[in-house]
Amino acid sequence: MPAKKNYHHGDLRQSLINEATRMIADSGIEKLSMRGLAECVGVSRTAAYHHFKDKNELLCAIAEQGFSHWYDQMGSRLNEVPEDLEAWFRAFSHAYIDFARNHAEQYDLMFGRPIWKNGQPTESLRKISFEAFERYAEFVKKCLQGDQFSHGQDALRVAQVTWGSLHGLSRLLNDGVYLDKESINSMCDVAARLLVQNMRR
Amino acid sequence: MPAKKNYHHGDLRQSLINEATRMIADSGIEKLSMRGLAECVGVSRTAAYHHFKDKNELLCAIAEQGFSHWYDQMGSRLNEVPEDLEAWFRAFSHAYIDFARNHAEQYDLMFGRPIWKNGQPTESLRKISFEAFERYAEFVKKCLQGDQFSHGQDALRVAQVTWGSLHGLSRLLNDGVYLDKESINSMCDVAARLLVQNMRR
DNA sequence: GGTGTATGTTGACACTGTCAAGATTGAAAA
DNA sequence: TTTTCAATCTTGACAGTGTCAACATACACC
Repeated sequence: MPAKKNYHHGDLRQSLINEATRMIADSGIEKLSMRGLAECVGVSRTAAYHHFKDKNELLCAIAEQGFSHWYDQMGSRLNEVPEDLEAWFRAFSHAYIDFARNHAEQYDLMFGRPIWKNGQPTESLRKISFEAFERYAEFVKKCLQGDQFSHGQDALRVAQVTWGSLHGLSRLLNDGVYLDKESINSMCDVAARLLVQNMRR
Repeated sequence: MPAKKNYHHGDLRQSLINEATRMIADSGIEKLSMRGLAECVGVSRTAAYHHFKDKNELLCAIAEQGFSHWYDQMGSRLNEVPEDLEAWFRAFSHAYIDFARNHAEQYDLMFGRPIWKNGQPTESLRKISFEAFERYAEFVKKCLQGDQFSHGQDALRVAQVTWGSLHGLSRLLNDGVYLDKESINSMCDVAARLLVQNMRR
């Protein structure tokens, strides 16, 4: 049923998400207004409120799709069994930061204040976002497994710290603080060198 | 000259900064409005515009004071000559994250989108913020000095990556993503263990 | 004392998110 | 088929925002 012209839109919910994603990608999150979005989709100011309780809920939906996209792009790496862990992490870092930079606005939404601090993350967003981290944490655990020194919650902490590091670099890059994109390569090298070599202990 | 009652406020500029800092500390950055701030200070809606071109400029002033505060609290650590670098970094991590958490809103302002991505950081903010990083980078360089393996820009990269890591952990903590404050201690331990031991190479 | 400049005020404009009440539609019940 | 009903969309309204232009006040200096 391809988009009725008249009254009912047909698939407004998804159209809103798509258009909003497109809009924030080239104008930034804070430029996105419910009214502007509605106009772009060709619908009245408040139509969106029949599909999303809030602006917050719309943002959550966008973020949710972002996590799904993230997993499409990064998930396969978490199934590998790396021989050279440092090389693996170097590549992973690069891929992670590339994702964060290529979908900068969506990335900032996925992990940023507007949803997690101000608004309330949707239950489904909570779920999919934690799943992403859990998958990563499991990967780390698997890599540290059989290590005589690792004990208890150690793997979780390593996962938290390494993810946090990549997140921090991504944010500083995206926001244009301290880091310049020309040095991404060497920063990934250094990050892998620093972070990996003492994982196993 | 203690605060005239009538027309001229006397030291409105600083009063605005102070009150705004107080307001964001207990209501969050996005709740801060020029009008609300003006009312709290007891002045008309647009009075602030004679001291700050923009809301952005006001935010920059707050952030600037934040960097000054940061240096008061952290600067002395950058003058130490650590014997045990891992222990030093463990303590530094803790202090950094404590600062970020104790002044969460101001910290987010200092390094966040509103200023660095959307708005334009003031020249003086640029200066003071870069100075903070440069001091840290120099410290790292000093620590890596005489190290046979370190070469060229390596120290800068190490500084970027380690700062980025602390920033990432701080942001995830402040925004309530993945990390919980109960595990700050062990995360700092792990961060120090991972990041430090291979600095020297 | 008069004048100018810094600082304060009021009015106005366009924009925002969102609620309440009414209009339109397609599908299920009669 | 006709009626009814719930889902969907629209219009009107309200309080709130940042900021500009025009005006008022007050202090500092000739």
